[in-house]
Amino acid sequence: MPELPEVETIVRDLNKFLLNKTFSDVIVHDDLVLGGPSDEFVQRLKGQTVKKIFRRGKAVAMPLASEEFLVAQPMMTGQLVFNASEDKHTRITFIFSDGAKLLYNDQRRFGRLRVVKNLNEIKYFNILGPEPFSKEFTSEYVRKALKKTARPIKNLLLDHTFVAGIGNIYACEILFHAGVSPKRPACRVSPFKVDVMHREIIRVLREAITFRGSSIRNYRDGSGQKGKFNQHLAVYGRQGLPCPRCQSLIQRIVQSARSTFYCVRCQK
DNA sequence: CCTAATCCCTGTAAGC
DNA sequence: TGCTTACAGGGATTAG
Repeated sequence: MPELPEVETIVRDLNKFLLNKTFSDVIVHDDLVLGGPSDEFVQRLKGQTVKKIFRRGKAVAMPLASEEFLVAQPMMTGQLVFNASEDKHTRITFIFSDGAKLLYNDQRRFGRLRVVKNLNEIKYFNILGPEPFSKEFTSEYVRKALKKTARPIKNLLLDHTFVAGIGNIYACEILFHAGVSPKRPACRVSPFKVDVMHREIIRVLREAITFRGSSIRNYRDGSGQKGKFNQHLAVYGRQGLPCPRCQSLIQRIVQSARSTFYCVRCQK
């Protein structure tokens, strides 16, 4: 469930906790989240120092002194928590030379951790579209991308080759604040609404980051705390409740096997 | 090529 | 009460 704002929050937390710490041991409780041999994973980390932590899309990358990268994709239920107690969902325990610990918890085990020489060894990094906060992500880029397809605009927002980091929660929220129906074919979004959407993508994600993300179910930040953006969600998870703008009831529909929440009256 | 559907997983909640 | 079923939805893969 972590989307861009949640992963960004985790990354900012870890930059406070992990910088220049050295892995002294790595305990693999469940090698499914590695997708490869655990011996090699552990050996490539032991003795390595964390130089930095950054985010790309919904992935966390940690450059190491060896010039390799530890990459984590938390996917649905992955958590990277610092100095917490292990539980039955702890899949990896990272122990640092100063005694600090980092846990990778993942209830559903969809997440993946890898050590790579280059980020382009991971397919996700190669196909990912621009970051919403980057200078490449312009209104013109959005206009050209939308013009190319008749797919529902909601599906395009979820397409990480179009823009990195947006998931189901923020796709719904962005469309509400832009006043655009999730069902509208992308090529039929007016030039005016393209500008509004471009602006709202950036604004909604930034606002969610200031509230440290949304905790619908499993999301926790780097300290194991919940996000506080939930109470600011206008439509996500609110079917049958009144629209904050017009009071008519929020609808839930299914698009590409995912729930979409929207206000039929405010979103055209 | 493009897009939608399916799969991978587990825990919670709703329904009978 | 206890069992079954639906649902959560990121991203790779498969199907159409």
